[in-house]
Amino acid sequence: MTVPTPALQPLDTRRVTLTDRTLNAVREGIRTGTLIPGELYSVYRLAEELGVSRSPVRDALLRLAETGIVNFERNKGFRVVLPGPKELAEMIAVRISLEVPAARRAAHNIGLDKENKLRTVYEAMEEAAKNRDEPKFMDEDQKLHGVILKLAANSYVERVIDTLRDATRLVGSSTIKGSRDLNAVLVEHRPIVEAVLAGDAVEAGRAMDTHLRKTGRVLLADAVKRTETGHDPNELWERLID
Amino acid sequence: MTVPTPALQPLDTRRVTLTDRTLNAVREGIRTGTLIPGELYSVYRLAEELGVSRSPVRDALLRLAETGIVNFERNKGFRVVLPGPKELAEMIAVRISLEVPAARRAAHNIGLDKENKLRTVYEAMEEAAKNRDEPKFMDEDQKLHGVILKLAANSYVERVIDTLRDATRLVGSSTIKGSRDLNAVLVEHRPIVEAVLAGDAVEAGRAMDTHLRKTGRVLLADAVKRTETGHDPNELWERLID
DNA sequence: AGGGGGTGTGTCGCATGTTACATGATAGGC
DNA sequence: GCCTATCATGTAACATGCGACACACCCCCT
Repeated sequence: MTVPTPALQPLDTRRVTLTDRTLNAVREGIRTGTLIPGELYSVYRLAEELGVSRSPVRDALLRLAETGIVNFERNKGFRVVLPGPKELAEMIAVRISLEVPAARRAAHNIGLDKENKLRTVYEAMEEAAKNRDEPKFMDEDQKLHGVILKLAANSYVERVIDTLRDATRLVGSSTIKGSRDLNAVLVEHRPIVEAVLAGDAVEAGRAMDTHLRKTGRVLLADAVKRTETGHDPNELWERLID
Repeated sequence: MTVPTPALQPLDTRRVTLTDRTLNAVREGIRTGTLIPGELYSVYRLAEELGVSRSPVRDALLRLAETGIVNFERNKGFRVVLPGPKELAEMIAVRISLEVPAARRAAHNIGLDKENKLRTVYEAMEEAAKNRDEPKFMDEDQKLHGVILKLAANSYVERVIDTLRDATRLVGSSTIKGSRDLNAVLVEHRPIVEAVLAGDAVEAGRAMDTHLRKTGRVLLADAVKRTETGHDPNELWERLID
């Protein structure tokens, strides 16, 4: 002992690495349209533009390749692959499969939610809807789903859903606007929150299910329209989702 | 044109990279016990042992770290983290959530199974059980689940389950022996196969559900006993799975 | 005798050099 | 005028160099 114990932070031993920052930069680039899907890029040039060496850039891109967001082609470069309607439908199916049981578990474990985080977030959503603050609304929406997953206490589920979110953020960002009213989305969340808070597992699952299906339908229809592939959204839905 | 077209193979352009081979080597090392979980290793030494440079080793380990199988500690090394009872329970929960709907989809899409792969694999399982050939049996078991996932036609689900398998293979490899008869496991699969082949979605889901729950229970109980943590398997099950 | 600081070793993270390959342009034979 | 071989260019995959940092050990000072 030397001194009264300074009670400092564990001092994030995790100095943010260049790889992580590159990862975010690439995500941002995709989101803002700087990186065009389908186009061929090279680690060399990207590293140069970001002002770092090739190693962290390569590491970051390999991580994205792991989840299918980018695609490496040996001796040629890499491409950003954004999910088409089929991929989107698959992701929706996964979300339904995982988040509905998660909602049930959340209702079951509601006692763990010490500080009523769920209600807090929902109220923030209400507030954002009232102010027509769409970015904020989207953000709180994500957060709400995140809180429910946390309550379900399954880190693998959290991880999978996180990566899916990563892949869909680009697709879904501009979808709500125009096609659905913020309030419509809001009221869908209410029964979920109520059921979870009441500890009613069955109802929580049911509410989550209807919510995901509704938004899924909209997302899918929108994606099909946008990409102009010959896909029929109903047929896709029928084939991949119950 | 020069010659009658020799009709050669497309010659897999995908030269197996050192990273991939390292990946397999590490998996193998974990499986065979050469790499001890919890122990501290270094990329340097591992690269030297494998006779390659640090880059592909690092790439491979980063990929494993992505899925949580190994854990990097800055300036110290990396550890192999094998899943404990809690993690195992989480994985079982994910498998139930994803594979039960997948079985339903598979029954729905059974028309796509042109060559009766499902029946072929099941018969191979029967054969292996008859011969008491456990490794073969395990292998065909995996394959059977794989075929069902393929029929469900959702690549994301396939990917997630694949990584889970990767993480659980070590845990589950020695479990069956002694605790369950091969035939007992076999007969659990029969109703699944029958239902899928008959196109009975509801029954396929039900059968898959009971199968996964039964084996999950056994796996979990075994893991708890083996690790000697104070966990209660029933409590874990109750908390993470329905 | 005990504690504190210096030092040596080992590690990751990042930078940079090297190699083999894919592709498009170009020159040369028929 | 076509077809082919050669070459120039650009790339990922792999090898290696380097600095900062964590930790263990040991010596020295109190």
